[in-house]
Amino acid sequence: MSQTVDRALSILPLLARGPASLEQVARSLDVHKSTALRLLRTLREHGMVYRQPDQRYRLGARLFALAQEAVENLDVRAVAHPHLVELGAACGHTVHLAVRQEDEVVYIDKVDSRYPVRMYSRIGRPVAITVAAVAKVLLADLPEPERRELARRLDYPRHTPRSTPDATAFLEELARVREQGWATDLGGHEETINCVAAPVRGADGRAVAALSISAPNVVVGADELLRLLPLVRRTADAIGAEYVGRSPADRPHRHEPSHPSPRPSSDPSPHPSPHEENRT
Amino acid sequence: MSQTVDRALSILPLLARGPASLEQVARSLDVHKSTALRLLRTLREHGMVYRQPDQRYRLGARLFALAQEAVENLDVRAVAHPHLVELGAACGHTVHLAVRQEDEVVYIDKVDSRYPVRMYSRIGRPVAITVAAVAKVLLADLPEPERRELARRLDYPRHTPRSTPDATAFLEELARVREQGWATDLGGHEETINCVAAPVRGADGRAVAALSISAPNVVVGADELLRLLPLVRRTADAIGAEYVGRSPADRPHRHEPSHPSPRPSSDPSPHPSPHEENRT
DNA sequence: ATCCGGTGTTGCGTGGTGTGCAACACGCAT
DNA sequence: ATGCGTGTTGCACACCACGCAACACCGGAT
Repeated sequence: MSQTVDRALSILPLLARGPASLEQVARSLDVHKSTALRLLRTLREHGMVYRQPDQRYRLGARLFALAQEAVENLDVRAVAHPHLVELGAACGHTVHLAVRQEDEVVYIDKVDSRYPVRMYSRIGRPVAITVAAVAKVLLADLPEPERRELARRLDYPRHTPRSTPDATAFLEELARVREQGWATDLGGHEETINCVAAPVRGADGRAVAALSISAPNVVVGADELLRLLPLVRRTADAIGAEYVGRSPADRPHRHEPSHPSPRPSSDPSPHPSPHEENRT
Repeated sequence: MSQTVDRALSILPLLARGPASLEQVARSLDVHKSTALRLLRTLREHGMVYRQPDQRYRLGARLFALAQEAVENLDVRAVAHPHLVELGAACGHTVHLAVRQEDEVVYIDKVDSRYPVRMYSRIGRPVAITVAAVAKVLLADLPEPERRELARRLDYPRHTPRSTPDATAFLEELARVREQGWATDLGGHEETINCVAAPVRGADGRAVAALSISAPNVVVGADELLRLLPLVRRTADAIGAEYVGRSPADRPHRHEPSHPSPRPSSDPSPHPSPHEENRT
């Protein structure tokens, strides 16, 4: 909608693949060098890109900082984290927490299995939306038309032979998931990895996040993993309960805890009624 | 430099602190609602922001993905990571890897101590540049004028009584660090935390990254931490060696190691570093 | 030393484009 | 109903981002 901003933002994915020189950028955007220069300069002023000693451009530090800060401020994540740790300690496998944003599902927290793994893993990365257990859980309780519409838009890459092949199969799977209240991914993304996921439900009963545990086939078989399902669901429910209980700081004008007034009759608090969520 | 982009980018830090409505954004930028709307729309098209069900805006998934990808593409990080893990396993403390970008120093990798710690920690966050050991190491071998210039620009917050108080003290400290080839932070950031850091040197002998270990005072005293210094330096050197070893196609015009040309006299390479140090 | 191709940088006039305005649409509370 | 506070749309103006051309700089080749 805004040409200038549009161009500027197009630079970022470009640089994500690796450093690029001014002219490479200009050619990629199909604009004049001077234009690219100006865009890069403003990006640089905001710390979004960084100029290497060899004059080529890279993504900048501020970008990390932003992502960092945002992830930390995701309120679900805050209340969920202790539960993830607990769950991880209990079962020993990798635990993930994911949310949906537009047409993507991203991991926003993770606890590694006890085996040594590189960190970062894929926090912030979009997950394989058509196969991941967390994605199924989150998409399953979209309103019907949206679900259908979304399923149509998606691609269905065949990560493995067991990947969801097409929209029809996906919608069927989502219906099943919606029905049963949990989801699995049995080798649909990585041949040897199984996952089981359950929804974290917000105040209105909708899934605000999804919780999953993943384990390689060789460690625990699919059936054995399913035996952990109750634990996963219980944890997810606990998170949900805590989340709706005290929705955090997001509500600017709310009665102070130190408020001495007894507030005799019209006490609004006991039932945090549905759809109370985000008020401003 | 570019007003539109400038405004658009200013929105991001705003949203990093938490969700905001259209009008809040407009007021913060001091622009008309419609303008803010257009900016937000283009940001949204690029996945940089995300519109919550309640119509407020948040930072979007693409931003996380970008930050993620960027961090993973930092070539130093790739070769360094195994070494970090090893070092972490050897000493049991928290290990950090940091690089400098413009006027900031950011952690790009981390291995937690064996105590349970929240992940993410501060990867991607700018460090306290005037006190952190890694920052000292990285800034210490900037060329003299730049160092002085940078020191002048910085703020000197008093995190603790032991924080670097001002530019003069900082420059002295940097000189000392440059001399000895390593740095410490003894309670300069958090009263109870000590760090020791060493530079990872690239092909030209300049520090391309900094490696550090941190531990709370109560676990190991400062003197005891210093006893680990040789290990840190050795690890940092090992990373540097491996890094320059296989230059990752990232260096377009620099002497190949397999260069057949004898280049008889004016060979620039033999002295990589101005300060030779006893390597172990 | 001189040229040359390639790259980054600067200043400038023009027109596209981003801007603020005003009017509208919607939800919510009074 | 009425008002208020939002988010949204269309439009005319002027500003600002655009491409151009000329310059500055570097390395390599002649």
